[in-house]
Amino acid sequence: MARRTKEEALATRDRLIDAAEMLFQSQGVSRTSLQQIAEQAGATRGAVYWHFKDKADLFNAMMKRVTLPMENATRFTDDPEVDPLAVIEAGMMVALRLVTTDARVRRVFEIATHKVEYTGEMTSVQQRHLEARNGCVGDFEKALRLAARRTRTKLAVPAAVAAQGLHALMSGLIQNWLLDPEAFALVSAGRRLFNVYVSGLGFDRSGARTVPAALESPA
Amino acid sequence: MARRTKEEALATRDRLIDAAEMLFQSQGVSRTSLQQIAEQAGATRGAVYWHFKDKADLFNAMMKRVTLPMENATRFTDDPEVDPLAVIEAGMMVALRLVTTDARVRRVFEIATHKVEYTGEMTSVQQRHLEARNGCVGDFEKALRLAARRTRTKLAVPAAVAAQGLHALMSGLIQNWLLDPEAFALVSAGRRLFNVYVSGLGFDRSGARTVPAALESPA
DNA sequence: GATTTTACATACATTCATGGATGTATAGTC
DNA sequence: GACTATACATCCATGAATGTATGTAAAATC
Repeated sequence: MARRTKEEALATRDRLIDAAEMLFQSQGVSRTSLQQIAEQAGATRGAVYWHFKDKADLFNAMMKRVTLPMENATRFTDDPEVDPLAVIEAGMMVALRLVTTDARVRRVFEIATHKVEYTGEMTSVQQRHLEARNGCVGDFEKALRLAARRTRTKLAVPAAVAAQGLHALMSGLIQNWLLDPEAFALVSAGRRLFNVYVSGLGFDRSGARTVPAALESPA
Repeated sequence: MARRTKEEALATRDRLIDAAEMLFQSQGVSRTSLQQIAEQAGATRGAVYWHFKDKADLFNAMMKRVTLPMENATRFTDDPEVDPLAVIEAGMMVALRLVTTDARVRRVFEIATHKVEYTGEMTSVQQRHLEARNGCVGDFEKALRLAARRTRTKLAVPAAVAAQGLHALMSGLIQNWLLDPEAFALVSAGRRLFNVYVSGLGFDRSGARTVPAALESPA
């Protein structure tokens, strides 16, 4: 077989991940063989083993391809100029919109939640997910505390609990939506429920922008 | 091999499900063989194939053993005497407490959320889960509507959306807690966040009982 | 332009899970 | 007490996935 140029090699690597995504989604991770992935990508298992150590390594590469940009887009910045709640809300809306809009993001989310077993070599993935979650919850907690101090409102529950609840609400929404995307509009429901939750915490959200659902972009 | 009496047969059936639970939790469903399950239960694959059609059938039996009692305990009753929100809250607390208390429930929940791939024969399980969720969300919606009418409060968001949010909040809490049970106390956080959410919807929760966390039973 | 490294393809050995067939002793049934 | 269905255990054939080892031709490197 003719040796490929570096760009070509990167292209086949991407094709392999693409193929894995498709097959993982439709058959589950454990039931798709590296053989199938290679075939779907127009290659052989040799290519797979060249680019990746094993199936878990390939899975990790697939995850990173979507989670890295995702996490960057939702980083919390401690800017004294802006409303911390607005920052949190904006980050969430970005995430929700990405899930509904970007087919790849949706696919990988679905795989990560319903098409893989977190055991053995995959526990490291779960570990990274947990760390990402903790970072997220930590950001929430900081933002809530900051917002409470600035607006002189007393939180209805401890900030740590409130942060856990906010994360539970949003991750639960995403998961439920993935289970049945027809059941409700993720982005608009997410925005409205964020406001419901935050006002339940004690914040005055009368100043928050409320866009009629009909005027928002779909989903 | 000596034929067993009917009670003995049911006992081995239970032992097989017990063994499956343990192995599914530690190794994941796809990576545990029926051989391993049989060994762990002190039997052979013959026993497994006698009691169950295949691994998916065994999995279903395992699920039913905990979900059936669970769903019965959290049914919504449309009693004109009592506060519908209190009924919903009570059902949730039962569920949360079961998850933290009953090792079997916790194990099966963990398996169902992180140790199985919903594909092929397992899609039926996911289907039943979705139906259960829809029933639950429907109950929430009815309860919220009823409570709103009785207390003459206007919901901050449509009842359907509010119901989705409530379910997302609670299922998200359970999932996050399973991921890291040390992170927070599930039951007390659940109760407090329920009140936060419901008051965010517009209900006046000043009358709701608020128990100091220190006085509650652990977790 | 000779050499080395890369980017795969191919071939092979091994492991293991599944399903079905068959055996068998005993609990129920009459 | 004969008969039958039950509750398994054992055996066997098959297939499939994995990892490794090796082959190879062209791209990189000098």
